Amino acid sequence: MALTDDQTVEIAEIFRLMGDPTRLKILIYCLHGPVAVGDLAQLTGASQSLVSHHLRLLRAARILRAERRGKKVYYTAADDHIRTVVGDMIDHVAEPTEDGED
Amino acid sequence: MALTDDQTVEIAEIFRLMGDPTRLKILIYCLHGPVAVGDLAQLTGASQSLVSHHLRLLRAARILRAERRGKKVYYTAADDHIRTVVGDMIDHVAEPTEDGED
DNA sequence: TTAATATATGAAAACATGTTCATGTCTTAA
DNA sequence: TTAAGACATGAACATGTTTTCATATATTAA
Repeated sequence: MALTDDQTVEIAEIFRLMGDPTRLKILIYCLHGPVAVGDLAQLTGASQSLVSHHLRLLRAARILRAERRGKKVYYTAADDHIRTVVGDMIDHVAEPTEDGED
Repeated sequence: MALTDDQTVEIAEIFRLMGDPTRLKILIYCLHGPVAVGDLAQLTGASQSLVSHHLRLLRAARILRAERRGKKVYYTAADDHIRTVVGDMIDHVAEPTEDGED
């Protein structure tokens, strides 16, 4: 498939952003539909400020997308690849371990 | 689907490890078959020492698997989920952007 | 055993990241 | 305009991570 160096760095950047527990929780809550910032703070147990900081990163990387409705801002997964990637990873972790190495 | 906190942290850990460019390069080279450490150093342009350090992390997280043959040690992707996850992500980056926001 | 090749590891330096706290901005309602 | 609700942002602290350098271990061949 041969990726360019820039593409590799871009992909690494996305993985890196998914690689923080707080951010990953936020992302997972946003996989199935728009969630407001305040609700994300409640759901994840993180402060509103922290959630906002993380949302900014996820938005900038086009992992999430923001949409304002009145006073609230709702975030959703940007596309289906993101959903698929997270889904696959959940499968990966769910498996008991592919071969017998323990 | 509802993940436990531990599972979320475990998944984040794997994403985090994929989130470094050097490590991601190593991983991608190992997706389609076993590659020796020295070759990985050459392919990625990283020092042998650095590659070894990264390999240790990838091995510990069961992302890669090691196999010794004589003096050399060969590394491969641990399972197909890993291959799929990286594949999806490559698709994600390859896309021109799903909607018109620019 | 000694030498050579291939890989792994520990410690330290250089750099990056997550989190909090205080404050700023945007939006709606009065 | 003012006030209140919802979200965003900057600066600073604390902590982690990547990388290098020097050195150690394992394997094979002589």
